[in-house]
Amino acid sequence: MSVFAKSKSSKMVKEKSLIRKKLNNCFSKIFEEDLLDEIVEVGIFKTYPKGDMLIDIGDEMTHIPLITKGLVKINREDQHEEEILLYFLEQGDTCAISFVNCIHKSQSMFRAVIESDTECIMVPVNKIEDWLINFSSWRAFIINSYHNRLVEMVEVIKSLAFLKLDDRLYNYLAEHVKLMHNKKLAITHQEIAEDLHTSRVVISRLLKILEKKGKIKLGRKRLKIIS
DNA sequence: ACATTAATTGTGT
DNA sequence: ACACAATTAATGT
Repeated sequence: MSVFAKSKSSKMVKEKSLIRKKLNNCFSKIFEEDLLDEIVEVGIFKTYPKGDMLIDIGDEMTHIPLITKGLVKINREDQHEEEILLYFLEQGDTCAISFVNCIHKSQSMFRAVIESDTECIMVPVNKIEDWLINFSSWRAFIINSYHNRLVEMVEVIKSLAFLKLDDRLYNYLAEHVKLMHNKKLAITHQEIAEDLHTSRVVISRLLKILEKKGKIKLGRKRLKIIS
């Protein structure tokens, strides 16, 4: 081991052991040992600050992210350049839809924006298919991921089709509390309005009503959910 | 510390 | 939906 270890730069070794650590944290229960080794071998560790665009519509995919920390918002643009919120990715997730894009070498249909500071391990596309064939845990992970995304999108459709805006707003807030693991949200009325496809004024009014009912507490650029 | 400006939120029509 | 008022945060002097 000593001969090979010395031939690598210490920076490289550090990066690999960092990836190993992050993997053990989030994915060790999911992947078998051999696969973990391969991910450490080819993976690149990356961090992104809030607001960064990870993938834009039309981008060609070169890597798949395995999220180890943070929150990524996935949305799709409609004909009138308005965005529709589809779902969020968090720790232990991956961008499932991007697999199809990778395998078909096609462009992304979706946009991925960093919602809160995010860490991930980037895996090059060319490995994806190999692993599908060679590792059952990888196959299960991908299929599971697809399933979860589908379930989440059905929820979005249900809420769009059947719920009034005030209920959608409350669901949105509850969802955020869960994802952020925090009852205090740092978000503006404008941002909520964009995610829910309405105007800021409407959101302000509904939030005010929720506050009067004692369900939330309003502040500038932040709000606290009480129940 | 104060004034100026920009951003965010509140409300009436 | 629009216009505008009020409030708060950010920045410069």
